[in-house]
Amino acid sequence: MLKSASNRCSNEIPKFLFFRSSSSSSSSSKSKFHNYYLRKRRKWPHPVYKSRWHEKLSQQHAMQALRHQASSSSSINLLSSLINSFALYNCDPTPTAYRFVIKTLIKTSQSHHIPPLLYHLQKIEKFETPESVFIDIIEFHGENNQFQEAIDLYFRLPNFRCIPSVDSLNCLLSILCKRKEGLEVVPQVLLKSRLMNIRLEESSFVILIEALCRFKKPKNAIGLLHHMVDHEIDIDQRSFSLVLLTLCQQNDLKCNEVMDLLEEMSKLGFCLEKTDWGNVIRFLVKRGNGMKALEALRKMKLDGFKPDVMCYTMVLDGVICEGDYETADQLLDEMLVLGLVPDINTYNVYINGLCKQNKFDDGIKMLSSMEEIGCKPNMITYNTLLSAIYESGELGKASEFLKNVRAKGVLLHSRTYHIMIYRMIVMDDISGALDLLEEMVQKSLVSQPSTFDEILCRLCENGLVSKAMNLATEMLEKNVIPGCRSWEALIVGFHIKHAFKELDLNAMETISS
DNA sequence: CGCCCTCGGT
Repeated sequence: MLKSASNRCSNEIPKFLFFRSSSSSSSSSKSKFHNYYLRKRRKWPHPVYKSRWHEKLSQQHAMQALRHQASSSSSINLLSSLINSFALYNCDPTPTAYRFVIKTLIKTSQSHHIPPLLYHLQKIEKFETPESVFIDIIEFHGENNQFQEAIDLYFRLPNFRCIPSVDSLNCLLSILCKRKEGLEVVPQVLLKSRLMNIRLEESSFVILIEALCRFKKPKNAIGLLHHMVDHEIDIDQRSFSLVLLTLCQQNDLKCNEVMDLLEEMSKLGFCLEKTDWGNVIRFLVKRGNGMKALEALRKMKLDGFKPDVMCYTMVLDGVICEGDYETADQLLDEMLVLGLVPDINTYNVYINGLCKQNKFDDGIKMLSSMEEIGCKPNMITYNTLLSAIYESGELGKASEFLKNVRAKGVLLHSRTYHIMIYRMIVMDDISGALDLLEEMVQKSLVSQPSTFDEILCRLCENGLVSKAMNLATEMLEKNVIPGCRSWEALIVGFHIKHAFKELDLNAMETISS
């Protein structure tokens, strides 16, 4: 080791010594050494190195001058500044300079100066323009909803010696996807892009799928998913979930249609996540398909997910709406076995089930047990019980219940008043209803328009149109706006009055003649 | 991270 190392040293040192000794011998040999040294160490010949370095420095100076001019005055012509600055330092303008000017023009609302700049960039300059320069302008057009301008510029990119990539395509797509009219031209843009050999990537599909979902077109989004599978493009789980959620939010789709599409999606390789199951269950329950929701809950468990309290509450609601109270009890038991703690929503749903079975006493008993376990009943709990008891016709029980609730010091809700007032109207007790309305206003509760509409419509139906009108005026002063049913009732009421008057006049004329 | 769940018919 030591020997070889010293050998290597001995190979190098003599050379070094040789240069030393020759350099000290004469001036001519000194210059020879110098040239030799340069040839050996320099990568490039001196003049090229020097000019590149020099040009870069000049361009930096020009850029500095341009920046200075741009910041000193807002009214100057930035294109002339750009050209002059670089001419002054005897170098070519850089893409960076163009990008700077474009950004400045956009920022200072001088976009009308962009076209001449682009003309110059296209006709005079020779460099390959970076895509980022155009992305700035396309984004600017997008902010101003100038879709056609954005599209035109995008397809002109090759004129600027710029090969468009998926970046500018995605930028254009994001812009077009902002509005429906933009979305409509997307297919044409995609077709033309394909001719230009720009391939859509997963990121492009994400933009399109999000847009289709935003505009409530989940079926079209599913079409895109199919296309992605056919072209072996990866699909992000979030895209799947978004499409499913949008599908579930559709009101015009039938239950079976959604389930079929879900089936189709699972064939495409979509596995439901926990939140997806929740969305499916919510959808099924809202459509009155509680038993299917129960089935979904079962599948969710088979997939290894532990449904949360919310899932159970939704399914509980679903089966109760279908009248399967036995299953409802089983579900509640199952929840407790799994260690889930029912919340106020769960209890409200369950009490609603008891009410549907006319088990009001059981429901009322639950109120105190709820208090005991620290889950205080809320207005929904009371409203559910109250309207159910009224509905059953057990008016004595209803009054007693109401008395107890009031005795607890529970502040009644505007919905509770609505339930009571509606009952008064059904029993044709208008003065009772008016008293309750008065009480409500005194407690500064804002009545729902529908509460007020009930009273007003009944007054009109009973021919008390002027009384209805006075009440409407009184309520308007208290900032309670009648709903459209009230206006309709008033108009109809006045019209009948007018008809009567005309009838009277005609009768008088007939009699007099 | 928090949000999605419960009273709504007249």
